[in-house]
Amino acid sequence: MHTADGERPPTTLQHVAALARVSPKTASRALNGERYVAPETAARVLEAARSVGYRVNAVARDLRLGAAPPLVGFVSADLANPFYSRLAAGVERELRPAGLLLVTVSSDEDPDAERTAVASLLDRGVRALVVASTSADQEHLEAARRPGTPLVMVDRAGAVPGADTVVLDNAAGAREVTAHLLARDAGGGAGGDGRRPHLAVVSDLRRLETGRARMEGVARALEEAGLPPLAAAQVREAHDAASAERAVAELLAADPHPTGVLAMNNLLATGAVRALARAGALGACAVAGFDDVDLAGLVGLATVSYDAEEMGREVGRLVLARVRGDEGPARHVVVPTRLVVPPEDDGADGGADDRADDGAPGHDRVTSLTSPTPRA
Amino acid sequence: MHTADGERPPTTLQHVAALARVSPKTASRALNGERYVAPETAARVLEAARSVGYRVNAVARDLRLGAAPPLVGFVSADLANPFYSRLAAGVERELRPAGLLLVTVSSDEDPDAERTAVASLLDRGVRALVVASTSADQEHLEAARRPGTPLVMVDRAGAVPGADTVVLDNAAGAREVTAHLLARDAGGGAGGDGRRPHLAVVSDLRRLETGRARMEGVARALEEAGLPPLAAAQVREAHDAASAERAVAELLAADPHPTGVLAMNNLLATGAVRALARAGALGACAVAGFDDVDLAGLVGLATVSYDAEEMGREVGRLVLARVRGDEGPARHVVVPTRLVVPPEDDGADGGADDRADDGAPGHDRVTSLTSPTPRA
DNA sequence: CGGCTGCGTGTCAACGTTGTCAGGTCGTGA
DNA sequence: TCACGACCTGACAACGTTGACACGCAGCCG
Repeated sequence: MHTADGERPPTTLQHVAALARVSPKTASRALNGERYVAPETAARVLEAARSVGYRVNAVARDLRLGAAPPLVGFVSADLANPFYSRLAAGVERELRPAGLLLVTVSSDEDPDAERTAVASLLDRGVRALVVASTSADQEHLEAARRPGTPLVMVDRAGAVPGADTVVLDNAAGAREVTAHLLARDAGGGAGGDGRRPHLAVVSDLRRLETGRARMEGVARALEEAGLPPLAAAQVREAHDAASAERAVAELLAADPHPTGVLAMNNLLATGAVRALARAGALGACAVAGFDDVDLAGLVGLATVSYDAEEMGREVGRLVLARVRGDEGPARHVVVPTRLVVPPEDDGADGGADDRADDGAPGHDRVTSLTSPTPRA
Repeated sequence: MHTADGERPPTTLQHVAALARVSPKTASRALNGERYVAPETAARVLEAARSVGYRVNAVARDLRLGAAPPLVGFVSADLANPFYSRLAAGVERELRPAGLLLVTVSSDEDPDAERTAVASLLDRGVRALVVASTSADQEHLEAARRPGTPLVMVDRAGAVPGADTVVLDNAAGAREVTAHLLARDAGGGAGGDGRRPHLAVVSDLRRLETGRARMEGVARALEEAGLPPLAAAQVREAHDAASAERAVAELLAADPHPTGVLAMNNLLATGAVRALARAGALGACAVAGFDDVDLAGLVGLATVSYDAEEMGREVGRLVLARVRGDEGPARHVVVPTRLVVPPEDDGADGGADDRADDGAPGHDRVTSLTSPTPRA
């Protein structure tokens, strides 16, 4: 026999008021610290509230006041991906001081789930919506622009008319890292012996927009180096470390041995490094990747790095401005990337430090953001 | 001149009803697909709703129905920390199919922020609360147990009476990895030359409960190996990769050279490896850490690994059960750890695979959970 | 033909809260 | 004494929605 604890109905202002022998309105006044409540009455109300463990129903209050709940929706493909979670952490850090709560939903790369999530968040009256879209449909346009809910597209800009966007400078990063790999081969670097540079690329399956931009950056670097564009045999697609490892193993066996391997994201880079290590080619073949990877510097992995958390903060600031009534034209922020070259491998780049493998969230990374903000 | 877009008041059921020339109730019926609505009327209502972009106010509906909003709060120290974000991702994955939304708040290790966050979530009527506590106070007890809101403490159990807990088996993991380091030294491993094993430990500053459990595991392993307990000079505290690197550099310079370095979390492990690499002792001195680290296997880092996302799913399942009315006694789940030894370094352990450095979220990791669930 | 059932619709109230307004009781200055 | 202000309190309505209930109209059966 347990203590009949079952369904305790939440205590309301009514209960507190009855207990304190005042009207609900007076109880409300006392609890909100308004003026014109007799000290003794206030004390009685507060004591009554304490004794029954009263908590205001913020939802009902918001409804009465016509205020939207202090929620901001964040929809990403997968929160377990460090990129998205750092992004979310950055957003949340900016929002929290303003009393806004971040509601995170993962779509698991499923456009339908994304649509459902967006609809659900919108129905709950979120103040703003941040979407790292899996499928840049028009659904978000029709759904989100309608009620005047600010929409910020992050990582993938999509094509929603009124939406703000915050994206990485993928093309520039890819171009830079590609140029680095090429220069390293051509020059007298650790593995470069004057052979004609020959790249192998492992690209991502999904995130089409970012992937495309990165491949364009690669193409541009090749063109600028006077080299022919990538042949189909030089590129493999993969979606995780294991498949990347297999892909790179195959690429390494190709006839003109690759002199450099470029992996287009952190998972793929890990797989690529493993494949190289297994083939005993870690020193002989240059390797570079996107995103931060733990211990990258120690295994000679160059990375196109960036501050995902700062990117999230930028998103958060944008959201705050919109929530506070900024009705200006859509803003489009491009976050720069930074090439981080391992210490013993600075053939082309000079001032890169060795902090690419810092496992910390990266609070202190200095990343100047290109923010075309008209005023303030 | 822009299109007078300013403060659009949200369209309500009233507007739709007026437009369709029916009562709000009939509009409600049509939109909810109830029976007993004339097809022609329903069509008129739907068309009206579409034309003004009507979205139901889910908050008002919940209030009317007396239902708590489908929100679950998740309070952690820092979502940018991969551990917490994977945890959150796991929780969210279990919750989403049930239509529950996860509200994530970071406390930034600040007990006050944590208290504020918990209060705020409670006021919003979250269905359940998941807390990776920074300060295991009694606040949560008084605040959260009161309204019958289920509370799940994760990572740090704390001391809240009715709360469910999900924690790692820190002591066992630490004991296992310590035994591994000791055996490696004593045996004929790569770096072991029969010297008396001498450990250096970098421990975490905060997360007292987990840290203490881990240190206890270390102590037990030493005792079982017939070795003296750790001396003060063998232990340093650090809180990030950089400070860990400095700490390990100092430890390495000590008189009886350490034969093994043990770092108590992922950040510290990264710093430790860097320090060893810088000292050229990567091969000579065994190194081990907690948590998953990218590319750990390639640099000879053994890790006490576990599946944070699966841990989160366990939390999610617990939350679901509670939300669905499970009033049983508090459950306490202990998640096992797994020692992952790099390929070339399996002196003591046999069947460990080499996937410790898999950057993927770890969907496919098989981790049997010790779940003392009475029924189902 | 009276009663009954199935259908389609509307009125009313309520979820928990707070703004508005209307009292009421003092004390004070004219 | 009266009016006026400051203080304290309560009744009422409303936020947007939907359950409960009632009404009206067919058609059907006895």
